[in-house]
Amino acid sequence: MSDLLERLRGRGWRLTAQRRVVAEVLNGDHVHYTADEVHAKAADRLPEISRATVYNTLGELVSLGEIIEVSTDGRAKRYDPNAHHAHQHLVCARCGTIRDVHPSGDPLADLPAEQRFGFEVSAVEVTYRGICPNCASA
Amino acid sequence: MSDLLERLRGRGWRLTAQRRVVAEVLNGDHVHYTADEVHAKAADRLPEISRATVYNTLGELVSLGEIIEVSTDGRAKRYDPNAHHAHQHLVCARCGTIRDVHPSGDPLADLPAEQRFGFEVSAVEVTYRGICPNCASA
DNA sequence: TTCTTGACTTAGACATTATCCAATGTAGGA
DNA sequence: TCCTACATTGGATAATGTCTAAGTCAAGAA
Repeated sequence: MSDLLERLRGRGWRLTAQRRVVAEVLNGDHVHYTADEVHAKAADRLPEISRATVYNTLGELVSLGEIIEVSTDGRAKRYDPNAHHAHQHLVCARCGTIRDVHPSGDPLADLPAEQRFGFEVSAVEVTYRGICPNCASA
Repeated sequence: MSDLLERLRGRGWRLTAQRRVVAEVLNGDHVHYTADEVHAKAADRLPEISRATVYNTLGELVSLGEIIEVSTDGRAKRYDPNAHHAHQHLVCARCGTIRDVHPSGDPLADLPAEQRFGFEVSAVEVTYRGICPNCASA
């Protein structure tokens, strides 16, 4: 994660305690927190951090391509730090749990030119939906 | 669209003026309105219709599988009446325009069993993102 | 036709998520 | 160390969606 902080400093980021804490919270695989969860976890370490700062920092990290914004349920957006490895999401329709998955094939290649209607297509998101083992057995 | 109203009546739906108007607003191809847009258009014909009723009716239509809920931007959900033909979405990252598209291949088949982590996978959504011709030339 | 009843609708309060803004604080270069 | 542009704060505000209590009405029954 200090990698990330170094990269950010290289891009002219001013390194503040708040930004450091937000970046630390997002460290790890299979992390998909909402902005509010990030704020709560950040506040454990830095109690006076404000929600606005968390939103600002998340927005900047998204712009810089360091994290990905995921809205799987039409409720709060979630933030996925695993931005440097192409992957898709598998979401439990009941409890909202998200798993990163790696389908075979390239979905972008599945959209033929005549189905692009003149768009410059640059990205594709695939969201699989189902019931997770936990919820299925409950 | 009277097809739809007949189907709904067959399912025990009480047919009210409000529900009729909402169903009419959603008639057509490539329609992707937000709940608020549906409410505004419905209110053109039936000025006293309330937002709660629009939300209720949209929710029921989704449960019945007559329309699909799409959240492409983390803001308002949009409602797609084209529920009986499998299709995916192509979204302009700048202006938010949505087009229905039909990729080749079956994305569900691209998720191997060992990538399903015990989930019962029942659906997949694919969202292509890019810049539409309009925004590209602006 | 008229009656009855439970499903439907309404207005507005409330909840959740996100953004804006003016005042204040501070990281990092000079 | 000092400056200053950039960052942070908290509170107001916006956008979207949900809930509730009271009134209304569609459609079957008589």
